[in-house]
Amino acid sequence: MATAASTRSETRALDAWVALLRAHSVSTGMLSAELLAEHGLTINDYEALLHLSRAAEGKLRRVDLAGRLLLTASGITRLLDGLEAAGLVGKESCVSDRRVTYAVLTSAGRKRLAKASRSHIASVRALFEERFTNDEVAQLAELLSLLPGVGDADGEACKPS
Amino acid sequence: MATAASTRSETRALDAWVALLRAHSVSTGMLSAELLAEHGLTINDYEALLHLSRAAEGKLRRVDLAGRLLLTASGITRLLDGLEAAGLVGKESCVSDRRVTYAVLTSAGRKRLAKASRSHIASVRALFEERFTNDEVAQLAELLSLLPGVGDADGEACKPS
DNA sequence: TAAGATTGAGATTTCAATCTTT
DNA sequence: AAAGATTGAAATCTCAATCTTA
Repeated sequence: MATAASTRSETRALDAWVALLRAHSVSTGMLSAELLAEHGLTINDYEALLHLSRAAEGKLRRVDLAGRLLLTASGITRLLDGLEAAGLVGKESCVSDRRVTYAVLTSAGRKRLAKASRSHIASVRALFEERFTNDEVAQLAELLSLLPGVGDADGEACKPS
Repeated sequence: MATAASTRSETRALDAWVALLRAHSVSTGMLSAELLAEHGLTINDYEALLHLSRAAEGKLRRVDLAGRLLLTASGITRLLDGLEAAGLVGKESCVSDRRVTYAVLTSAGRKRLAKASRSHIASVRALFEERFTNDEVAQLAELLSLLPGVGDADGEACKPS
């Protein structure tokens, strides 16, 4: 039979795991419902626009965007299909390597992101600040970031012709 | 313009949110790939079997199981369809209220859960214990549990005829 | 009317296969 | 070969509609 100590430490890890699953499910449920109802964007739509808006010239290689959103190559194609159809993102090809395609934020995309950000950022802050002190939020972020993340190694930028 | 203080506290909440999204995505990716490859179960399959195994007589009303797994009524129907086809779960109806159906763990289901648990629990522990001290795991679990959870109010048990 | 369960249709995402370019 | 991008097929889940029972 397991000792009391090993049983306790086993349940601790399991408790953390279950808490992570539940917290993610309920939080994304709330935030994505709002984002979708008020701005017609999924969380991944929003995150894609956000990453593009922070990149130089508002553009990113599709494969690098996939890495940042934790999507596969085909996942990013399908996500961008929707954003392109909505006129929020455009396509651009690379002269120095014709395999790569860029996703480029359009001005409509930048406007939509700005508008959605006002309410979305407020909701994220509310979600955390209603329940945690500033120190606790920082602590939670730091602990979570120790879990397996993903390296953000972007490929080389496209050389001008 | 925002003050430095409000900007800092804004990014803290956002950092925590992004860390939660990434940690969940990568952790579930790893653990579900293993569970699926070695035991043919998704995370929700596993959690369903686990909840049933802990319930009295190994059975639970379908609607209560849905609540625990954070699935909709139709989601639980589809999940159980698969587990029933695999012979891991059976159906049982309630004599005192013929609207309700129970999901019942079969002995094959109990065996499969036991087998999967050996490696799955070890993986969950490894995931957390390789990166955190015992205190940190406990702290993470406690912080996460402050985020919006969900009440576990099960309905009444079925009266015998 | 409302609760529990199911079904059809649609959204999002992955995997495997394929095409082009390096 | 290997990398980037796309497509067809399949898995998982939600919403809206429906059926039965309370």
